[in-house]
Amino acid sequence: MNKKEVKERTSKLKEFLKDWNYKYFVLDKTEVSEAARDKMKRELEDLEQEFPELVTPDSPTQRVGSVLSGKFARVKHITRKESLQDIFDVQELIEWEERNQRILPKVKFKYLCELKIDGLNITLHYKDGVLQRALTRGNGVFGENITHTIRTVKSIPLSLREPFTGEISGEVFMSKKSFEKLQKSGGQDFANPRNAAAGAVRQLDPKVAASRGLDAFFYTIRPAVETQEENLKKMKGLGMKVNPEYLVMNNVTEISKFLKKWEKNKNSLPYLIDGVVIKVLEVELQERLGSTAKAPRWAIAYKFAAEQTVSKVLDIIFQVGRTGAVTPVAILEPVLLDGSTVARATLHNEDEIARKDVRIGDSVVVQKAGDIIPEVVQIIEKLRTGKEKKFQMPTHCPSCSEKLVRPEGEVVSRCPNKNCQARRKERLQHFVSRKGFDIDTLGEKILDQLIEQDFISDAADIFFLDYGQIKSLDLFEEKRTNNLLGAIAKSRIIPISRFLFALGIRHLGEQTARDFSKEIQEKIDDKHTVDIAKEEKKIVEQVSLFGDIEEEVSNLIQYFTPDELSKAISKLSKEDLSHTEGIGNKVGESLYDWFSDPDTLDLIHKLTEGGVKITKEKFITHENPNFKEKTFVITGTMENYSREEAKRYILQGGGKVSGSVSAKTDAVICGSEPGSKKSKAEKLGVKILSEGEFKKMFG
DNA sequence: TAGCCTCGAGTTCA
DNA sequence: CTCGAGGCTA
Repeated sequence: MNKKEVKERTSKLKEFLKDWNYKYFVLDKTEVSEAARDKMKRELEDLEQEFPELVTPDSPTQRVGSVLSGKFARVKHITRKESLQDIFDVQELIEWEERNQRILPKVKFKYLCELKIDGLNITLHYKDGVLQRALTRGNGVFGENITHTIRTVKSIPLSLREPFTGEISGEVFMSKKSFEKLQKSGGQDFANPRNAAAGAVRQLDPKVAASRGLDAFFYTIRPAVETQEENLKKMKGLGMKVNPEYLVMNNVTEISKFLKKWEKNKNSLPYLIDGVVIKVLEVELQERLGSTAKAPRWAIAYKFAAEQTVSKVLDIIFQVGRTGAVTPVAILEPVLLDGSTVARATLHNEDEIARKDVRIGDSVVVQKAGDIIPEVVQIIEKLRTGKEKKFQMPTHCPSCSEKLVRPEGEVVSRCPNKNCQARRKERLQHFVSRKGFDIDTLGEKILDQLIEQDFISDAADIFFLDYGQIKSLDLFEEKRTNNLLGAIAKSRIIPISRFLFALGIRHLGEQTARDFSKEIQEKIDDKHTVDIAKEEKKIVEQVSLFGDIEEEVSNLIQYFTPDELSKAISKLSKEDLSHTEGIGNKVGESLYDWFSDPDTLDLIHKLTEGGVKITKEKFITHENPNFKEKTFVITGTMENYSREEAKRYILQGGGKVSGSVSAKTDAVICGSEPGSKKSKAEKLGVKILSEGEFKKMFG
């Protein structure tokens, strides 16, 4: 950046931060998360440090705490309420500890770690054990008098167990439960419990606050006693609520373990936390360390990796999917987000981009939907420079240049060219994927090479690959070649539903493929037999030069060929096809078209030649009355089963597994760290099963 | 035909 | 996880 750009950027950042502060503190609204704001603030601080001449007195970096809304009486704090310095990683923690050691070299420090509750900082004044008033932090010197609403918080004693006189500070918050209840009851829409709590506390009418189920934890008492631990115990003795998860630490290693533990487990708490506060344990040492102009030296706030952050759109590219769907994807300036580096995010489709008005060069708020998938939440208009480029949806396929079509009423543009390179590759990937032919060790990179070398051009070619061809690939030696050949050989015997799914027929997904398989397999004679034991022996012989061959046990299975399957399907009319459960006009037509296309019939024939053997499936193998004809939804992580395993057990027992919760769902099986599905189930009154309860259902 | 419910398809990173 | 669209039912 040149000087002019830096100047422009700092002024944009200032403007953004001021606007953010106003919305947050005055309007109780957060459009952009606090963590994202922090990132912007840091950037501004860094720029200001580098170019001190750009610091203006009204810069948001020059202000401590927040503005006052003016709705309530301003009251001066007895002691100044400083805000803590934020840190974001262990490195900064180490630096902090080193600084403490530098200032007081002879001291052996001990620390106390507390959870940083995501709520609203308040200070209470007690006189002879009686609550006099409650103040917000305000700007640190003056706070707002909110005694009338704070008195309604049940866990805040109006009179203490001892005649204490002094100040007690802590955090007012709304538990996750109360927040859910509030949302369910409708009314005003709050983005998160923090905002809802802030809104409640700053009501003029105390009844509203009383109805919101607020709670509070306290962590500071003045006058203080000898250590922070004693302070907490003293407050407890007075009848104040103190968060029980605090621990005394001897060194940075211990502290960082504590941080990691809570970063991982924060969701298991019934209230929100956004970090951990680390304090020097002994009050005497706290005083000796003192404060800088901005914050105390003896305490810092470690903030968890943001779930929302700010990044920049470097480019918008277009991907072509298996069905020809063209999807815009934002290429982002890599940012650390919730534990991983994010560099791209889907923009779904044209309409979506238009709605959010995302342009190349824009600063955007990014978050993870469902803990994994990055998503652009919104753009930050305040940071626009005017140089951003509007994106253009391509009119032609980025891979094969065919003209794209977007049927009326639909949102996606598609490349109609069946032979499009990009589509071909996606189709192959789908074919070999786990839910399809499940060919082990055959991933994207190898497929790329096979296509590149012209060894394969369609799925059936995979079954004609020979040792020499595979061995000639990059990085392939004997071992890898044998593994891949073995995986291909094994995959030749495949259950009907996975075979149909692998073909990639439009609208025929996993579930519908199963439904259809149930019907169609009745109409086919599985007259051929193959001895699996012998087949396996052949694979071993083919693959391994030394493989010891086990004693022969014959294991006959029956099968039919792709040709026979396609013949059976071709006999049916569109109407016949549409009669199957779960298959209507659209899917019926799609199936009909697929099986009357000469090109695909060629493929089917090639698969037969390639030795593909289809087996019938028994869909319910272990009938279980607990599962039969019931619909389940699985969420979270279980200790003893993967989601796929659990699903298989339910299907085999005669049940169904669906992806979303509705009133028709019989039960939601809930592992640790469940997603939004659990709350939805609670809302709808659907039964929730723990892993243990699920296990019991097997009998 | 409307309104649910369910399914398919696309997406990211370690 | 989300979105959109297909299927089913009242």
